[in-house]
Amino acid sequence: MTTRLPRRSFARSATEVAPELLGHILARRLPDGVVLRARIVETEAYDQNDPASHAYRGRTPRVRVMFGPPGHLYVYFTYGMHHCMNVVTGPVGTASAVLLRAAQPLEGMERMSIRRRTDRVRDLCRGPARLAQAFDVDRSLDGADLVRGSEIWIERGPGASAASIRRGPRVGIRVGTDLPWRFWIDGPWVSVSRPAAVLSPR
DNA sequence: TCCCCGATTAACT
DNA sequence: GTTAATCGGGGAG
Repeated sequence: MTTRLPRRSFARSATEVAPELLGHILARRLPDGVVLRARIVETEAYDQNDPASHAYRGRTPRVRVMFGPPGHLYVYFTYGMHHCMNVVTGPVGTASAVLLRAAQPLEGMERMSIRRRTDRVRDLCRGPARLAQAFDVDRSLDGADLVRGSEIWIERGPGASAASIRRGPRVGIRVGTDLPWRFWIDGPWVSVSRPAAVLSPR
């Protein structure tokens, strides 16, 4: 029997939620009923007052969901061709979210392979846009409720021991690179190999 | 309205 | 290592 992460799991700050999502299971029910599952192995936190956050300049139609209640999906479109998905965190009125960057495929790999146009399991969910494509996530799922919805949700998995969690600078941004807000579990499933994890500051 | 560029990926050399 | 692909968001004018 599987249980979903409850609303309160997402109600804290993005920097708290991001490492806590590692080791849990992203699940998706496709329109025809097929269920996809993958173990989350890489996340990034995007906070209010974070120059790298899409919501840094305030409330716009695109980032509306980020200001809403926690436990919903924020999906954005970028580079003219890619979608990426985030979990909204924190209380209503604050804009923070956790970007899901990579996962280890567990179930429904055949369907992921069709979407991704590759049979290489390692490439199915390794990267935020690859993950979104494998899970058939686009802007139509923006705002989906991960706690009560039937299209996409997060199940409690084995989690990750504190000792197995690495952290370091976020990927693909030009500001806020000093913040070690990328979290991952070492292995073949993460999107980018980085020289070394930096230790938590302070 | 114009214009630059992006929380990326794949296919190159 | 480099770069094209491709288009919506949002700041500037």
